[in-house]
Amino acid sequence: MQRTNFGEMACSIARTLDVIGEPWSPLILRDVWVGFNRFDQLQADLGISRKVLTERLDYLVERGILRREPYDRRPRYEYHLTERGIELLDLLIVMVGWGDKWLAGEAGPPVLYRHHACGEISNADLRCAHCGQPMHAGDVDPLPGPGAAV
Amino acid sequence: MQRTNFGEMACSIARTLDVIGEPWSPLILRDVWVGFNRFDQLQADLGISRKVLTERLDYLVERGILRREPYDRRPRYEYHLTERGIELLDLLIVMVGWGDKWLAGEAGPPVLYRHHACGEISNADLRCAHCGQPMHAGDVDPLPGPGAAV
DNA sequence: CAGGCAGAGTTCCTTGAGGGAACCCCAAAT
DNA sequence: ATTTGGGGTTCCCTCAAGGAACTCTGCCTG
Repeated sequence: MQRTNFGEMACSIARTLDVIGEPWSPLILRDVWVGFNRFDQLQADLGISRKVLTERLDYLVERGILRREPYDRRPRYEYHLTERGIELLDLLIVMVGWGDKWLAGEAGPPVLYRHHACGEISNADLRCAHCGQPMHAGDVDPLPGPGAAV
Repeated sequence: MQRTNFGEMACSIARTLDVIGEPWSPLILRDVWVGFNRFDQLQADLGISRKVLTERLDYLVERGILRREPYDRRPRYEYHLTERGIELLDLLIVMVGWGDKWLAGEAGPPVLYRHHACGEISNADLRCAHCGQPMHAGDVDPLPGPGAAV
């Protein structure tokens, strides 16, 4: 497909897409998160082609999102989230929130999340890490940062 | 490429990917957000093929993320975010946060965000919409929802 | 009125990524 | 010695992304 390389762009959105923007990658993360850690489990659950799954896993390991760990004396491996990978799950949580709100339709959300701290079924909201007030696109002004393009 | 259809899956992540998971779509949203509203502006800024840009814009309009508005008596159009689209920007904000943290390198983030409420340069954090405490992947238990697959 | 121009696509060709099925390799278990 | 099963490879086919050229429409200028 001769895809444009997003990783080179001076944009954190493009760079993040370079890591998990390919088809299937976020779903692979989701599956690893909920406990599908082995190749055949992932392949069966996702219905992804084995070839593409191999490519994606290798790439995610290379980018430090997943760790590949042997779990047997035979050459058997499990994939686990690294710290980077765990922090990427925030992205999935926000996707869930949006999908639940706008795409779930009559049937309602397929999965609900109970928050440990309060015990309630809830969704995530974006708050300013500094003051704790809501922080959405309309609540911020973008300005050039140190790594801005010349 | 004969891509698998994510929209049919009983998963809000997959459904959201069906809407903005294709290459370029998040970057188009970003550009429309920051004020590139016209075809040629988008094409020039992104360096995307005109053909693909046409397809993406049509698709995003069809899915209710963008609105197409004439701005002239001639057939000239601008693309603007709908409410759905604006709420999708949360996703971009989280991508920015992750990319800034893990991919910006020595140079630092290319763009910074000043939060209106407190005036500080900050990042977004995920909080429980119910109790306001942090809500990351490790802070929740998933359970089947009403729209769960059979 | 002819010609030019600019925005917004459309057409066409080439390349290469995703899908799918079959095949392979290795180490245990029988 | 053969089977089994996890974890990939290989091969072929289709279709999507890139890229450049082309089109269409209505204003603008001479």
